[in-house]
Amino acid sequence: MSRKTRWISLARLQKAADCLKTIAHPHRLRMIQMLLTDRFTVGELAEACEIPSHMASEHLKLLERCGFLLSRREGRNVYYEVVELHLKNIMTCIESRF
Amino acid sequence: MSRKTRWISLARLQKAADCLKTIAHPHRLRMIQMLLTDRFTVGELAEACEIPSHMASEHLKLLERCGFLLSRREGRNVYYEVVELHLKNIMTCIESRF
DNA sequence: TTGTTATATCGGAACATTTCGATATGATAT
DNA sequence: ATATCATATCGAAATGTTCCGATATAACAA
Repeated sequence: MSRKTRWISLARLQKAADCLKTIAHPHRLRMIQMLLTDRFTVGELAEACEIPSHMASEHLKLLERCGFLLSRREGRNVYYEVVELHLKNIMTCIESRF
Repeated sequence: MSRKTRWISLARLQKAADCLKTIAHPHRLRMIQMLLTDRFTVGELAEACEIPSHMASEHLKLLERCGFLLSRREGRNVYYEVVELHLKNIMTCIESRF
């Protein structure tokens, strides 16, 4: 049995850390959990988190910039949905521990 | 097909977010990756991360307080090892994306 | 056009994290 | 006892994040 572990480069670890930091917020975790079941508008997510919708918008934009979510405008509303499939795995880890 | 998703309580999401934030640091990710293959001393981990050992010690203590690691003194050295099994899954997610 | 609703962005105060030198502790050797 | 090595803790400066009010934009209705 040979030890073949390759350390990830520091640059990649930095990027991974940035993405994890973006997930690591209670309201953003709630939004991710909801979005893993369906798509929702900014207003719906804001109401579920009991925060003003302009703040929900900020959280969602952060998640979108990391490549986790995608936004789609329909009339006056903007729907967000999950595009990063690994989110499901990570959320499963969190749900099983908490 | 019924929708049965139960939202995690805000308190638990807060705790989960705190733990994720603790993981979300490039040097701490490197240490976790190493510790998933073997146990190491503070000095060994510090050298691998190219940081002073008193800073490695701080990072390791943060991970220990979250329940991810355990420390064991042997003579002058302190060995750290992984005790939270979910770390493996999370690290696998990260490795597969980066 | 004006008004209303929904979402997004800006700017700064409040708060939290990271880093680093200095210092402290713990174990061993002389 | 002192000296040395390994690890841990303290305190403060630098840096980063979160929150919130004010303002801006985008879509639609009257």
